[in-house]
Amino acid sequence: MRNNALARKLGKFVALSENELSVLDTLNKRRRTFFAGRDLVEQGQTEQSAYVLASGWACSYKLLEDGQRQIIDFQIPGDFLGLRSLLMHVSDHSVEPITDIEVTEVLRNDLLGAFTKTPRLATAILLTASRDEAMVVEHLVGIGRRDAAERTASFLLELGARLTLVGLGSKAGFECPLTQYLMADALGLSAVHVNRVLRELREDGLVTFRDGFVSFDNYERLTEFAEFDLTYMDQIGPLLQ
Amino acid sequence: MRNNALARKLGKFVALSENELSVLDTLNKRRRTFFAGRDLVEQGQTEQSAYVLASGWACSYKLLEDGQRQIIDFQIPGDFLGLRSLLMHVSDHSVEPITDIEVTEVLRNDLLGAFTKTPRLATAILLTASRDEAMVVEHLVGIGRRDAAERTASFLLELGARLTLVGLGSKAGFECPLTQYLMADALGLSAVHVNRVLRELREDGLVTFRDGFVSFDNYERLTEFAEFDLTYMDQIGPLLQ
DNA sequence: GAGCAGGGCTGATCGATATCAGCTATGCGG
DNA sequence: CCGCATAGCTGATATCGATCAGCCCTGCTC
Repeated sequence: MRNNALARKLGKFVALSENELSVLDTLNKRRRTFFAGRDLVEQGQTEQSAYVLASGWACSYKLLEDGQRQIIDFQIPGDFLGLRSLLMHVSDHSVEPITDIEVTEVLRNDLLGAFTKTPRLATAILLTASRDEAMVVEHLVGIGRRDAAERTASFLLELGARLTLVGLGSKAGFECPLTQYLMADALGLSAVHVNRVLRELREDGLVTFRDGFVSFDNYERLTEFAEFDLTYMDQIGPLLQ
Repeated sequence: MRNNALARKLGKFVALSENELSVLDTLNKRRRTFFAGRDLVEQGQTEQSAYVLASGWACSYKLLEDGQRQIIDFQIPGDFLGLRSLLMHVSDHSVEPITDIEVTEVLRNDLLGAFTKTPRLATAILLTASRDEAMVVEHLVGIGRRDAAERTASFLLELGARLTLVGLGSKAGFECPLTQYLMADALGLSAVHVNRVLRELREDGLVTFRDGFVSFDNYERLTEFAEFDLTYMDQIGPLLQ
C-alpha cells in the first residue's frame, strides 16, 4: 500500500484495486501548509477544494451571532477537512488549524470526476463520511444527555481511540495540543468548568491531562465511568471486496 | 419524473439519466408498513436493509445505559431510515416510527451493486448523506450553545422548512404528531421544561404548538429570535449535470 | 528586568434547567 | 360506569454549570 494517508484510510472500508489507487493518486498531489489559527475554510464560503490532513491537528466549528462557538469535531492525521463544504454549495462551518498543519488538496472537480470513473471510490468515501457522521451523532448524545464529567471522559477516550488507529496514541495516553478553551468549545462547557472537571478526573485516578499529554491512569475504570462503547467508530473490515 | 420519493429527492442533488432512474426503480420496489412504537432498526443490530419513508413520521435515537435517550433526528416523508446502519457494519442507533408509517425497502447488496453500476447514484446518495449530516451538526450546535427557548424555536422552524420542501407545511405552520416528551428527548431537555418553553413562545406571540398543529404566529420575529439561518439545509440546484 | 499575553487554576455567586410532586382532561378496555 | 394510561400543565425545590473576579506561572518582547 502506498504511503498515502487517504488511501490507507479508504482501504479500511473498500478493498481498492491498483487502478482505483492510481486514480486516487491523481487526486491528491498538491501539498500545502497552513498555520495555527489561520482558518482554511470559512463559514459561508463557496469552497472549491477539500483537504486531507497529513500532520497536525485542526478543528471544524460553527459560530453563533453572539460570538459563542461550538466545535463540531477535531481532525487528526488521515481525516478530511472541509469535505462537506465541498459537497454542499456553501460551507456551513469553518475549519481552523490548531497546530501548524500539512495537507494535500483535493479539488471538487477531480473528486466528482473520480467518482464517475471509479464508483467504488465514491462508495469508500461515502463510508468514511458515514463514520464521521456517526462520531458527530455520538457528540450530540454526549452534549444532550451526559453530564460534564462523563462527556469529558468519553471525549478523551474517543480521541485516544482515533489516534491509536493512526499510530499516534495507545491505551497509555497520547500527545494532545488542545487547550482547555478548545475543549470547552467542543464539549459545550465553559473553560472554567472544564478545568474543574479535569481536576476531578485526575483526583479520581481516571485520567490526567497535563503539559500537552493525556495519560489514561485507569483505562478500564474510565471506560466504565464514561459508558464508552466504540462500536460507533468500529471498522471491522472492508465492506466491499 | 416518476412518482417516487427517493428519485424526487436525489434529483435535487444530481440530474439523473433515464438509465439511472431505472436502476433506482429496481432498488426500491418492496413496500412495507410499520406501526407506531415498534422499532424498525435496533441499536447494535446488523442491518440488511434501509428504508425510504413514504408516509408518516419516525425518529432515530440512541439509548444510554441509564435509560435516558437522545433523539438524533426526526424523519419525514422522503427521508432515509437506517442508511447509516446499512453502510456501517453495526447500527449505532435505533429507529422508531412515531406514527404508523409506509416505507419502501432498499437492500444492502442492491444498493452497493447499484453504486458500481451507476456511480452518479452513489454521488447523489453521498450528497443526501451530507445534507443529513449538516442537520445533525446544526442540532449539535443548538444543544451545545443555545438556550432552551432558542433551541425549541429553531427546531420548529427547521421542521417547518423541511416539511415545506415536501409539500407538508408552509410559513403558516404544519401538522405535527410529536408529543412534548419526544421533543424533550430531541432537544436534550426535560418534558416539563419543554412545556414551559412552549408556553413562553406562545405567550410571546411567536409560535403555537397545540392539538397536533404548529402555527407560526410571527414567522419573521421567530426566525430572528432563533437566529435561524437555513443555508445549512439549502439545496440550490443539482451539483452534477 | 519590566511589562504583557496566554494558559491554567480557584472561590463566590447566580441562573437555567432538572427533579419531584401532583393536578386536569381525554380516551380506551373491561 | 370504573380504572387506568397518556399527555399536557404547574408550583416548589435542588443542582449543575455559567459567570465574575482574580490569582499564579511561563514565555515573549522591548
